[in-house]
Amino acid sequence: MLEGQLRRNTRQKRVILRSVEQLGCHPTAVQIYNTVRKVLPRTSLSTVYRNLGILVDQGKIRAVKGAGSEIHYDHNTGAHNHIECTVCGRVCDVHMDPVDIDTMNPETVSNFIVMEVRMNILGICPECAEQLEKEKLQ
Amino acid sequence: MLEGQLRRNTRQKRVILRSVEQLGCHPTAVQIYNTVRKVLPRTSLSTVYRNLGILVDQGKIRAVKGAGSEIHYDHNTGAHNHIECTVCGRVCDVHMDPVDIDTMNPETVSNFIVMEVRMNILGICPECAEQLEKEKLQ
DNA sequence: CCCTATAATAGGAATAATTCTTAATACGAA
DNA sequence: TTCGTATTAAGAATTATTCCTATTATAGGG
Repeated sequence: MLEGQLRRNTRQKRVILRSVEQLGCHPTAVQIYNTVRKVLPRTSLSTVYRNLGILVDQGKIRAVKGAGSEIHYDHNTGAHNHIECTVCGRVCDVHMDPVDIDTMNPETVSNFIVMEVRMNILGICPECAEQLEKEKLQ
Repeated sequence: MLEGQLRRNTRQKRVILRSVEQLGCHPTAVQIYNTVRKVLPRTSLSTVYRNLGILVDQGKIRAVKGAGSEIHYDHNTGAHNHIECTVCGRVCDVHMDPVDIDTMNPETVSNFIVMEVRMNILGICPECAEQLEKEKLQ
């Protein structure tokens, strides 16, 4: 007897989750789409978005917003923060001591009930820094 | 003799800056647009966006990205962070000790050159918390 | 104060990322 | 295998923002 929202384990969903895991460096929906299509060429972008949404809801992956307008997806669901390259847009992990929510002064946070603290760090990745250095020498 | 990029001080630009200052609570482009149109009804949304971009470039206001897809604008250009209500989307200020970039371990930040640390806090604002409490009692 | 060059504007089209719609497909319980 | 329905493909729709172009109006110089 089927009841409620049955979650089918489709090929598309499996390949999408595997792509997020394998791409590693916080891919965007389009990057995941391109990877998935190497295995399942008829997969549509809507399907990728829908399944990414489901996987986020299920807590299997995390959605990460950076400075740009695209959403990045992260297979590491543990508590950690991100650093984004302002040149190439790449997103990498940062492992810092988490901010202790309970010790935050209510006045400091405009009397909000704090749920989550996200640290978004902007910087230049080693590859882009090297490239910029090369260009400067010319 | 006019040379280079002359920055004209137009009525639209003045009213847009004033609106950002007066609205206070980190308005979006559309909220600013609605306010500006009360004074200058023929102002277009493009003009609002263009001037907000110029004002950001000039360092007169700051662009703030939250969890939603809209950009918020902040007349307070000093170093501070933001807390966003997950219910109504409102953005408020948070004044915490800034993270000291220079003491960050290169390994911690994947060897990036760190430019800026942005703390984005998610929570529930006092008004929405009160509203939710009321609904729970019913 | 008026002229004139040109920066800035209004209005709407274009773009980019994401979400929605609908008929067709295929998963999986029996 | 069969069948009910969750999921898909394809493309339209939506949302926020940026771009385009003819027109307007600011500000420096006469």
